[in-house]
Amino acid sequence: MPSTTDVPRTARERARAEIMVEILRTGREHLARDGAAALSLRAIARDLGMVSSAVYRYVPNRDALLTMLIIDAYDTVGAAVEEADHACARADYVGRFLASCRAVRDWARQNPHEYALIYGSPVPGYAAPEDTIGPATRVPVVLLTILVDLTLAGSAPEPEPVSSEVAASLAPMIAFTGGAVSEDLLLRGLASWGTLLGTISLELFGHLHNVVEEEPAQRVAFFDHQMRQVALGLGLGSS
Amino acid sequence: MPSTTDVPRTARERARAEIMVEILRTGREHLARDGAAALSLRAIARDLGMVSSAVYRYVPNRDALLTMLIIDAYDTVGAAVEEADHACARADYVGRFLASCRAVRDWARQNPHEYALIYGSPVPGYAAPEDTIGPATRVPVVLLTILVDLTLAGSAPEPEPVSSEVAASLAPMIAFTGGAVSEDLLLRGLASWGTLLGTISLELFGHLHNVVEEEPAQRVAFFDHQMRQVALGLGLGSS
DNA sequence: TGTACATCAGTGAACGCGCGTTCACTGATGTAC
DNA sequence: TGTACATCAGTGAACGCGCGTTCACTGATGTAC
Repeated sequence: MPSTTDVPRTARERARAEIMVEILRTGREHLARDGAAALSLRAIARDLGMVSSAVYRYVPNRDALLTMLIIDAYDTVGAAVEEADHACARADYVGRFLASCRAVRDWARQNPHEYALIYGSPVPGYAAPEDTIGPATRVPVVLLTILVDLTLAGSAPEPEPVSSEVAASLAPMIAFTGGAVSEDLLLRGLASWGTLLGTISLELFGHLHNVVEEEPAQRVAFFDHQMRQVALGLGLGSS
Repeated sequence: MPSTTDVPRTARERARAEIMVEILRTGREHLARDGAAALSLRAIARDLGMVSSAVYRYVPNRDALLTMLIIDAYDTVGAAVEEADHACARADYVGRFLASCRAVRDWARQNPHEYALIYGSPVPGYAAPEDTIGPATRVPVVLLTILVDLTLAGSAPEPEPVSSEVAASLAPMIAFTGGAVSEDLLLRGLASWGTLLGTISLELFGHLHNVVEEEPAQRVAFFDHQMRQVALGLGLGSS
């Protein structure tokens, strides 16, 4: 009777799975060191002590590896944010929002090239396939869920009216939320999402030089203040 | 008596200036078509019908060309935003802010690679020299000036108190403004700056797919709404 | 349990590409007398 | 105004690099009888 562990059965399959993991790990290292543009299958093969053509037994081509790394990056931030959110009391909307924002920023500072890969300039000549969509939504879904919970609890502020033209532009998002959140709050949520990524990008891409002190603790204080203001502006709580 | 036009004197100098302009123009074209990573002196030489080594008579190396293009990009948005701002009545703070935001977005949509070059992921292995700082500040200075004007006119909302820790983190910026704007308003201004760039980046880098309708007019309506909300949140005006 | 065949990971050589940068040179343009 | 020399834009060849990808091959692992 064969082993009951279903995933890696034969020695070959086990070896294959392990090397696949190593290729991804090495790819991630190169990404972190040199950025997406410098990612090369040959360099990875070299690091792994294989001949360059051997990598093609595992990865069909360079773009496919990039896709895997993009998915990996989305999944890593996604998991970090989900964890941060789940560590808070459900009704502590401000706390959940702040914890989520901090999780994104912490991950971004620890993995600047991964952040740049998914939230920075698109890699020229690369078109993201469908598979990236799911992982890409994990972070926004956490933030959106806070708004849904707030609304379901009856704690959402009275929505401001929104012109029909602007409301119409939100059609894809409303199809997704099924009307659980007011248009006004969705718009504010999107603005917050922009402010979060904008603020992190400004910091990470060097646009806060000579604007906000470089010292990490001061950067944290600044970021926290900004995100708390956003949370209050969203009506997630007071003070 | 020689010509009174001082800039290009001899035939050599005139030719040199013209070719310099052509190199920059071609560089800009390549940037727009293929992005910064693909920018190559050889390709530019080819387009200009010169041999690749000839470009080195005009540009010391690839990085120097990139610097020139970065400065050019900053100057182009900067000029567009300054013009948009100047077309508004000085006391129409909301109008000035909205016109500036729209100018950034319009420029970004027309020059996505240039936008990515200056506000997206840093080019790996490239360190921006001092010369880029001045041009880089043109857009933020326009926005900041709106806040200064608002304050000088006595129309700024009563500033909320800011913790001393957060206030301290703003030291470099306060050194720049000389206290003309309250710390609270500076912080809100920075958040707006983040929201502006974040919202544009989300749109340009594809993160509004399946979120906001793709149709240009709806994207404009969405963007305008978001920026108007930001303007009102800044206390630039009402309704 | 042992043998015959099928699968497939990894090799090594090769193709063809483009890049940045250097260097000795030529010939036209500019300048000083 | 004319000549002698200096400047400098552009040439063409070369160096050395790294890349993605293909292909025929070998030898080990897995499978069916």
